[in-house]
Amino acid sequence: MEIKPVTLKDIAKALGMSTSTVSRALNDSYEINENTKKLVVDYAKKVDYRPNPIALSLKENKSWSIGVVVPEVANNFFSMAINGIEDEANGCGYHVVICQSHESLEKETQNVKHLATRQIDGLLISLSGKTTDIGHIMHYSRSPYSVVFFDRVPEAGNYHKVVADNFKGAFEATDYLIKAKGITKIAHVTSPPSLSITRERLEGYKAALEKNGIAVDEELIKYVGFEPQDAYDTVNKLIAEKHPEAFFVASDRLALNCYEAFSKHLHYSEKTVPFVGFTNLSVSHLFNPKIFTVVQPAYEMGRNAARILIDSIESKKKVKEFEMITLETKLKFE
Amino acid sequence: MEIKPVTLKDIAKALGMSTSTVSRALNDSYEINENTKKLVVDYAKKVDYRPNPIALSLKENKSWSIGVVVPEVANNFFSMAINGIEDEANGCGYHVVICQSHESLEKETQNVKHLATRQIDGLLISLSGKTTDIGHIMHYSRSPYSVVFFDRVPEAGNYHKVVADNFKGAFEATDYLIKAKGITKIAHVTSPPSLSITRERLEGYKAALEKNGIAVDEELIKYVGFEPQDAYDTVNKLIAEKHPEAFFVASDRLALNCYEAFSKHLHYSEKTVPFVGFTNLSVSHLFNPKIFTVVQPAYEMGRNAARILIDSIESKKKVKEFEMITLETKLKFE
DNA sequence: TTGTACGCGTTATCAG
DNA sequence: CTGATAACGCGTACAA
Repeated sequence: MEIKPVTLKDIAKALGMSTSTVSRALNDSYEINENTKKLVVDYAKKVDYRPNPIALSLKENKSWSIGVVVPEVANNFFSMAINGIEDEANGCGYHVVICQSHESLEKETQNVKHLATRQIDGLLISLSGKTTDIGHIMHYSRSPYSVVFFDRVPEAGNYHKVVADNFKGAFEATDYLIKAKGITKIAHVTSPPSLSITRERLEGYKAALEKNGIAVDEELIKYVGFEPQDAYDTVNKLIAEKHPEAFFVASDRLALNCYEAFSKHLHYSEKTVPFVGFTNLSVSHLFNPKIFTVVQPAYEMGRNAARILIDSIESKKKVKEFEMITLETKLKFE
Repeated sequence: MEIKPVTLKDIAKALGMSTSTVSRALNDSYEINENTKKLVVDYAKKVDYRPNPIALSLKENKSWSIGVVVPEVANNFFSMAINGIEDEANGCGYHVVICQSHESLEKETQNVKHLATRQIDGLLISLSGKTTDIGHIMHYSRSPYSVVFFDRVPEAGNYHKVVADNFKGAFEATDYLIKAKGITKIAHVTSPPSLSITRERLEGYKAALEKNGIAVDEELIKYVGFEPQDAYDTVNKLIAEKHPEAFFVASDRLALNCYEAFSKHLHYSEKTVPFVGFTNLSVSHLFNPKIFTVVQPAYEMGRNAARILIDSIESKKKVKEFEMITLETKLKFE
């Protein structure tokens, strides 16, 4: 039952010609007799010949694969982004190798090194919550152009980046809470300050407060890690000490973690506290108490990031530029 | 900035010896002088030499990669299973190529063929909702032993399989509804009848009814596809026509789809209707009205499937046997 | 129009 | 102990 793949050599032997003739015929070379060509092509199809991509990779020094490093897969934002990445990549003949950093810098470094060793042609990465500098990433990349950061990107430096308009999304959500709901005491539970998304969303939140003449209360702003317990404790403490009228939580994972604690305080939350998440939770609209969400274009971010990477890999021109795409978020009410 | 990886040849040239010596030194061959060995190893570390896996693959006819085909990634059950697969595979030096069938037989066939072309060493697959026969899968596998089915497995035939104890899980859930809640009119919304999980869960459901002396009402059993609209319509129709006291919904995706419709009938559901899902939704406990769930050991299923596959790939013995693992589900109450 | 020879990076075999 | 050579599958410059 063991199947040995058909090689060029097999075909050549069967048809009594040389491997190069077969190779050229299959690549539709202009310098091959039409009859020979047809003969070869038909036979190849008959025996289901498929070129060995490993041999090609070795020859061309190109693996036709791109690496993806995300904090976790079991997360709606990232799995939707991966959808986009796969669609674009597969459409262009690439396959995708996915690694998870589990929010650890060490794991992330291992992943990047592992992928580099696997000869990936390019890298798509969303930084871990512990990452503050990207030396370990650039060190293992073929060139600065063969890396595209998405969502969680480095603040400084010129690189390919695909992000959501985090400032605007946060601004709109906060502004809505104030204007439409008349709420002024809004807690902001957000990711570690090292992440770009954290700062941008925080700025949006602050800008909306200021625009509406509300003083920023630093005690309402909490940075938490991605461990469930962190968010749980923080929410409980906030409720006990600051009695916020609303929560603005700044990511998928965080929203999940917070909500757990939050749902323990139903008597409190059912009355007035709206819960706003910067999330792609597919189920957010099913929660009770209701939350509304700043939805990120996760699929599009993945798709765009992959496109930029592949363009960059395949671009022959020497002078390249870094691309930077900012996609709009969408406020989703219940 | 373009980095060219260091090769054996580079090291050989730099150290003034032959590539074979360098190769043997790095592979700790017994027939190499300790001094030479140390010299080579130190230098290799200094220049960060990493063997080119593509060259190795070509030589060994082994890609050190395994393929995974799942219906979708943005699904908690599958993303958790992928976690398990990656952990096991990476631990054994393999990397994982993930493809999504999107519940389409055609896509699934393409995926399997694509993976075969990429020279994967083995395949892990959970069948699409449209798959009724696995000819297309076995056709492209190296051997029947290099395929492991998990969760959604073929009914007939001898193959490696990793499944949950679907019968028992469904039985326990149904039995609980009857015994603890005193409910007798339980609707069962389930996946297409072509899937193994569908039949097993249905059997469990029926067995529990029968054991408790309740007649099976076939009109309470609905097979639906994975399109959101299917479930939505089905739930509405069931509520209008049959007034079930409880819903037992048989998968992650289905539960999500049903719940949408379900939450529109809050006046109805808040009173009495419990909702039981065969799911791994990380958020199920946050829903309101509450549901309880038959939780599958998704991570463990992935991990076990990968282990069996790798064992099988690496096993040298000629006589092999098919492994079949059944893991326990867990009833999770609120 | 077709065949021969080489190289991609590595290891195994055979000489020395 | 170490070096030269073949082989894995493919494409292509060079020869015929």
